[in-house]
Amino acid sequence: MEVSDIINTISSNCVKMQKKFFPKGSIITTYMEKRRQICILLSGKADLIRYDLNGNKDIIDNFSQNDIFGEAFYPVNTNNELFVLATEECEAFLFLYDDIQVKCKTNCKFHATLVSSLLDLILNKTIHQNTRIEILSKRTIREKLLSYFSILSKKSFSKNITLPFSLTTLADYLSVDRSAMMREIKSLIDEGFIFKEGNKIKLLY
Amino acid sequence: MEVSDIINTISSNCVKMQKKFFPKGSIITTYMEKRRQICILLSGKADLIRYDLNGNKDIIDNFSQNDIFGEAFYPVNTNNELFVLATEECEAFLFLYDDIQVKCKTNCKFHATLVSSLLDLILNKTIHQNTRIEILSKRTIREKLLSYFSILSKKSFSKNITLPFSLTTLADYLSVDRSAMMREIKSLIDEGFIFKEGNKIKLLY
DNA sequence: TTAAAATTGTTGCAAATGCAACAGAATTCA
DNA sequence: TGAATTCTGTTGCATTTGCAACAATTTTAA
Repeated sequence: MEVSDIINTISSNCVKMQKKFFPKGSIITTYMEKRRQICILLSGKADLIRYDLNGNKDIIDNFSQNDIFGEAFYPVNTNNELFVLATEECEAFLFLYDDIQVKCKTNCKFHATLVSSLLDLILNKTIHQNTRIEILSKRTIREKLLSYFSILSKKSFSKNITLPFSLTTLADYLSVDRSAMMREIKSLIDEGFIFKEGNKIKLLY
Repeated sequence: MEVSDIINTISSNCVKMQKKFFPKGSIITTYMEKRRQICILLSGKADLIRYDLNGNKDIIDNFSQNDIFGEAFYPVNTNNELFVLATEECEAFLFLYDDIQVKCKTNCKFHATLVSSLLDLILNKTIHQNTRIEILSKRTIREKLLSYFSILSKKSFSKNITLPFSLTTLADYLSVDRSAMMREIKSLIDEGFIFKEGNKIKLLY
């Protein structure tokens, strides 16, 4: 059973859930207003954004299908102006964590299935987070790039990989300066470690 | 109900679980051997360790009470020599993710409670991971230190914080060179941002 | 209690990185 | 289609960082 089916079924019974559409450019949720909320993205893409003190836009995370997010996943006392912006048209489920933790009186099968599905989704989330942490833990841009490429390569069982996002976004993901990253990519090419054409990269090692 | 109670109760019924003691220095689990495993640390402390190609010991993560870990949380195809070492005497629950995902035939209440508890524990885990990612995303050592201090400060509702681990371990956690971090701490002191005495730090801003 | 091990603190130096600034290519959107 | 916006690619320069190496202090374990 798909996540969306489960949630469609349970919605009316015991947990307050909303399935909503969000046009491109609209705000799906804000972490300071919606406490303890969980969102599941059913389709589309979205970014988790913060504006820092200087008004710079920081993209902290980005979400696609079946990703799960919300204030419930953030450290208590989120007093940051965090919000999730739909970068494409999105469809999402929104509900409160506390609502699903409460034991339902009718002991409905779907409630249990929902919790179990959530466990599955969150497990996926922590796997992605572990990957991200592993990459960010690398000390140099070169190491970050190579471990990122290596992960993409393992996922696709191939030395030929396609970057899933722009180089600008990649620099954000690796949390390094874009121009410094470009310089490092150039070095990797010059030294014969990789071959690059557009957003396609071939690992030569 | 405590996690340990739940698991004690469920153990005999429908999910194969082991509660084990581990003396200091022993290995709790290895990710390459025990696939799809989940461990819950009931007491003690442990480190997630990898030996890199040069034989250097990398501490990737560290766990304490109620932390949850195991190969199930790692990217598929973990071909890394990852293992969890008890740095103190530990008590832990070990089981397979697949076992708890299977619907139990007796539809036992405890099975449902277990899944719900796991959800809770994992939620906590992702919150910690988000914190870590946020810190690692900072570009400079200074920013990493300050955001780490700020998080500790918020947690304890005080400008006076106590580092929960050694400076050497802190450098690992922030993923920076220890000597460079010491230098930066010294600058922060000299510039009047912080006051430091042993592992106690007072934020002066 | 003493030796061994780990942690803290410090420094010079080379290398890596971020920053700023710019031009050209590609993409988006009205 | 044409203008505006975003993305890619590049470079010089100042700053930050990692690395190596060492001494002093503290902690651990025999």
